[in-house]
Amino acid sequence: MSDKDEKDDPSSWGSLGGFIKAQRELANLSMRRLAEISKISNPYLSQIERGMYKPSADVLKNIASALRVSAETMYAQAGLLEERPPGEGPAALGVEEAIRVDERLSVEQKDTLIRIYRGFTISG
Amino acid sequence: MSDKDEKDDPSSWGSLGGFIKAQRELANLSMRRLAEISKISNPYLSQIERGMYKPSADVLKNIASALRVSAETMYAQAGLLEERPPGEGPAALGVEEAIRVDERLSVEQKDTLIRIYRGFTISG
DNA sequence: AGCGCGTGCTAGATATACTTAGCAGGAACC
DNA sequence: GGTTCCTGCTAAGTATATCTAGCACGCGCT
Repeated sequence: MSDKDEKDDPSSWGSLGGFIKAQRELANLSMRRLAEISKISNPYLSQIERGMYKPSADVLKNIASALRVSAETMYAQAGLLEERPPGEGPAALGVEEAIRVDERLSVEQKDTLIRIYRGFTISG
Repeated sequence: MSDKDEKDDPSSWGSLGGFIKAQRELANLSMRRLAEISKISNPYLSQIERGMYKPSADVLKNIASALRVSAETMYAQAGLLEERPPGEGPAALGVEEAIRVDERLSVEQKDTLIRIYRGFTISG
């Protein structure tokens, strides 16, 4: 094996491959076995672990499931989840997003609520 | 046209497109504008909204960011997050809860917002 | 009538994710 | 000395995500 490739790293996908490999070895799974469980081909898994490709979220989800790792952890490792700055935060985004996403509200109602919310938060 | 294209969407990709479209219109953004912000082409955004393609997590993340929606919400809509910890994940964060938790709002303001919200949702 | 500019959509080409077939090496058998 | 099996990896092809160029419509303007 003597695996020492540490140059192919377009962004942070390399660390994702390393993470998957580590988890796979931790679970004592061969590439073929993990690939089978993850419903992908073993050569492809090989490429992923070496950081040569950025797998789609679909594949990522399957691998995560096969490794019994949460999909969120996987996406975080893949750099697909925005950072959560501790302390300061997505609180501002929280209310607005919750309103936007609520399917029981009409567009006008969402608009109204967000406008009021912004009025509140601007002043204090 | 007026073609009710209700082909089989194996996962809920169709609903993802609808979600994106709804959020885009809510934000008063044209396809070209959102595509530009999301760093994708406008025809591709068109296809995505019509549920013809399953965008990669990368693209999903960019769109989410452009729509000021959390990546988690986006992935949940795309059916890519299966883990739903008891107590409901961030995707299902209710409006009322988000309001209550917001530290920038006074008690009265929270009360006002929640009252309005409840008024809206009673009828709908 | 045009024009210019906006919208969303279609068609064909390109990039890249992903697969099937097969290679080289090592360990446990006969 | 062979065979089977394993392991991971490479090469070349297929599928699909994504882009560039352009179409058709609507709307305000002169």
